[in-house]
Amino acid sequence: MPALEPKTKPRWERRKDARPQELLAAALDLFVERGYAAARLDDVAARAGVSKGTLYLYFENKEELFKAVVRENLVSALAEAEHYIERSTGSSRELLRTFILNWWDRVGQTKLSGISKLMMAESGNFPDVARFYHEEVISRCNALLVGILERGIARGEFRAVDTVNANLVIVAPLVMLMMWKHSFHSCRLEPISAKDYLDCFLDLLINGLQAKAPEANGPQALHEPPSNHH
Amino acid sequence: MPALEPKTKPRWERRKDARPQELLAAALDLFVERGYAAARLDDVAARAGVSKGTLYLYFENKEELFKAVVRENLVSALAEAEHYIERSTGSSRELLRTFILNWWDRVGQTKLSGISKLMMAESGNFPDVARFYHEEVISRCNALLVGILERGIARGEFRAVDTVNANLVIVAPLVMLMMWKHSFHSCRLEPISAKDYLDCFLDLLINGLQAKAPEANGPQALHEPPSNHH
DNA sequence: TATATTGCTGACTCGCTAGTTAGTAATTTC
DNA sequence: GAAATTACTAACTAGCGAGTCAGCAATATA
Repeated sequence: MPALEPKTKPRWERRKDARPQELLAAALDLFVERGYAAARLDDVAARAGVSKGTLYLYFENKEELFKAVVRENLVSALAEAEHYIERSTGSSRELLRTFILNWWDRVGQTKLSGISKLMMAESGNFPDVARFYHEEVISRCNALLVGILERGIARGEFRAVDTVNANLVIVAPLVMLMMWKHSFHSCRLEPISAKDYLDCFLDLLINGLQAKAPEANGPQALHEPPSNHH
Repeated sequence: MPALEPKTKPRWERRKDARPQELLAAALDLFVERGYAAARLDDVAARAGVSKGTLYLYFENKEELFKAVVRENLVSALAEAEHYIERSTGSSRELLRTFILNWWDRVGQTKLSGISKLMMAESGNFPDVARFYHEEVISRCNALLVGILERGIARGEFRAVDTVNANLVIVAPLVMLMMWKHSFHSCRLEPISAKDYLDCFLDLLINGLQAKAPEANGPQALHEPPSNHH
């Protein structure tokens, strides 16, 4: 159909300012879809509407491109969470709950979950990327959660669990929920309902952490039922 | 020092019977070390002490080799577990605990954990392998755990949780423990203590599942199950 | 319009690995 | 021992993807 378009469209345009963001968006897509090793830079460039050569004008190599994607998306979100938690004042129970649900909204539910999955999957084959991600994301995220647990224990709201391991045990179902979204799609008949899964998890977790009422022997006087969800 | 060995050693030997096992062992090692895509068949052959051509005499291709590794190791272990659980008689609490600890001894602690990690990581890029693994391992494993939970609820030992999601929530920390063993080794200063982690997990879990009233009258009488909302 | 500048292209190199095969040497058979 | 069999090897093909670069065409400047 497009027989000839005399002046309308040049074969390509110069758009120096817009390219980096467009390339980062395309890179995020492809890293999430295929993983780090299997994502082809030709495809990233194509999805951003440029050639591979152009990609190399804006990013040194694959690794730097990936790091830029992580910084642009995860590191910034984490910084916000740190800020929020620092100035929270409510009960630790509620803080834990909103932290987890917020995390789900901002990361778990989005494409970004694919980055977490990717790093769990491929960190072994790319130690430099792994170190970067561990420093910039994982350790900061752990510090956040351990902080919440310590806060709850100090205030007598939570049992005195081993915070470091509890942190890991708590993070695990969240990370797994992200991973399942990106694994075995073709196999699972009906995808996991994140809402039900998180309800179930929070129910078990709050129950498990609950400070024992100073009971004589009586059956845990009143257990506040988990009905205060939504 | 081995100047010449006149008759002692032929350059290679015919060992038709031993090859398959040796190749499977080598393949397990390399799949675990590098992942599915990154494991090179040249290396598998070399570790088994043969050339790549020989590998292809015994296994059709990379995919079949991998399936054979899974069958040889995971599927057989799973069948045993099914057998054991079927004829168990003790409390569901103890059954759950021994199932988890046994799983750790037989799989989590061993190289086999690397296979689970690998599948979580790469199922998206190899749908055929994913389907195989899901059918032969994952769904059977899930059925096992859901069975234990249902047993516990039916006997009034556990709260009436949503078994399907609880299954996922419970499996998650176990799968993650396996994955951490194979991710970010170079980053983590001191590796996770599996014992402490599992203690912490089982503590939280048993607490979280615990039926509230010490069998007053009916198990469901006190606690409205939070399950039937969608 | 003419000239200079530079964002962009696309075809290239280079290295890597699944899978193939012609031939060789260890073993078996006679 | 010699001939027949076959487990095994080594060198090959084919194809893919990261990274490079000489040249071109879109814009800026005059």
